[in-house]
Amino acid sequence: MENSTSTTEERILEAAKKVFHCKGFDGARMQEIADEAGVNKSLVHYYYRNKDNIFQAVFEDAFSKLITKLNEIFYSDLDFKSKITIFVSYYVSFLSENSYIPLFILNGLYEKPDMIKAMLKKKNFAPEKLMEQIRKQVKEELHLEIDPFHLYINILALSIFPVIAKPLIQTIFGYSNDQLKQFNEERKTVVPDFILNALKGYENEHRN
Amino acid sequence: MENSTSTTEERILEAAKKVFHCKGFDGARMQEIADEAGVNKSLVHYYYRNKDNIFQAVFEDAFSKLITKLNEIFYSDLDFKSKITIFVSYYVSFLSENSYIPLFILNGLYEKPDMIKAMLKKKNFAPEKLMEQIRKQVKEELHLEIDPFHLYINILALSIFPVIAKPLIQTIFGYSNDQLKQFNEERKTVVPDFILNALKGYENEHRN
DNA sequence: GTCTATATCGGGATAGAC
DNA sequence: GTCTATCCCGATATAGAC
Repeated sequence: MENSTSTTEERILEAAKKVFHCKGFDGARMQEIADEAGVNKSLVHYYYRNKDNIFQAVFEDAFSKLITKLNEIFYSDLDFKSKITIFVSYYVSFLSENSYIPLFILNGLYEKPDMIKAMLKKKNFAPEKLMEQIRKQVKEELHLEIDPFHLYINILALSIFPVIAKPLIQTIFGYSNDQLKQFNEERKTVVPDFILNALKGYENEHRN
Repeated sequence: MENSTSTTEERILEAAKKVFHCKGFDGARMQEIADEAGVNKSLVHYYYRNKDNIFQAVFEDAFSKLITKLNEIFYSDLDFKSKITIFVSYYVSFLSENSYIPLFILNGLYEKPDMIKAMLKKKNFAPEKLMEQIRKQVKEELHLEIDPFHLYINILALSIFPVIAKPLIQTIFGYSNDQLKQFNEERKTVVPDFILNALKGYENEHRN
């Protein structure tokens, strides 16, 4: 089964990602992970001992992929408008290609809250700094006193929700795969415009 | 077990809602549904024959609860701004009280796409009318040519996402239940303001 | 309609040979 | 490290008594 350069452990992890992302913890089968990796079921246990462990590895991978890029963009020294534009564009692209990840993460938080909390602590993820950073930058550049929490959640909502709701959108609007792709492309400009227009609105409000 | 006025079948359905909403299809156990309803496991099979059937009943209930109110508000003869305000306020309240429903529905669309599609067809849910209606109303009242699909998705995203992401918000921001409640209360004004400000922004754009 | 008992199967996990 | 065989529990579903 040495059909690629990757090690067996890596191939199992890749297989586990595929299966867990689509099926979630409860829906996933160790057998399916083994099949997907082209190995025996026992080997999965050999490398990861049990289902919880391999799930955790998959979750950690997905979560840090999202967070790393998010921090990278928001802590960069770009101006705020560029941050929004780049963030949305990057996230829509990344999530479209990995459309199972966001729902997988949200489900994980419900299914395995303790496991996840422990992981977050370990990763030392601190949003307070990020909030303060957003608040300050919006004040300095746009001369607005806004609540960074709500703005942050709004940005995430507009970028992430349409990807999560992919099957809903396809079913309800009757979109083909191509039409959905186009829809996502459009969002790369629609969403930043929407957010920046909203902020401009507050600006005008303040001037009245 | 005649401890309430409801019939056994109703009690089972209520129990099934609780369990399916929290655990999803794969995570739910027929035994747990029976326990929650205070009846024997076999009775659940007696009334619903199998797990798929009872899941479908639960899904249909959740979905039509959401859609009915949505249609009611958007097809009413309120002006558009009021629609937004009322919609967001109602949805944030409803979803906060039933915070498992949106994720449950989204998961259902991935887990049981065929079952769900058949149901949607049966319910005869037609969004084209709604889109045309939004487009027309925004044009007449706000004098804006906008894409109703994107606006519609934006409204849903801003209303629904924070509820889905509840455990994420609580874990990351370290919110207590009371703080989260307050956060949701705030969104009832923050979100309509955000949307209406964004539209105002387009308005200004057009005038330049 | 409601219960007990049981059939049947699938899935996580382990033992042990190679 | 990798495989086969197997254990054992838990979960859906059914049969049948009351």
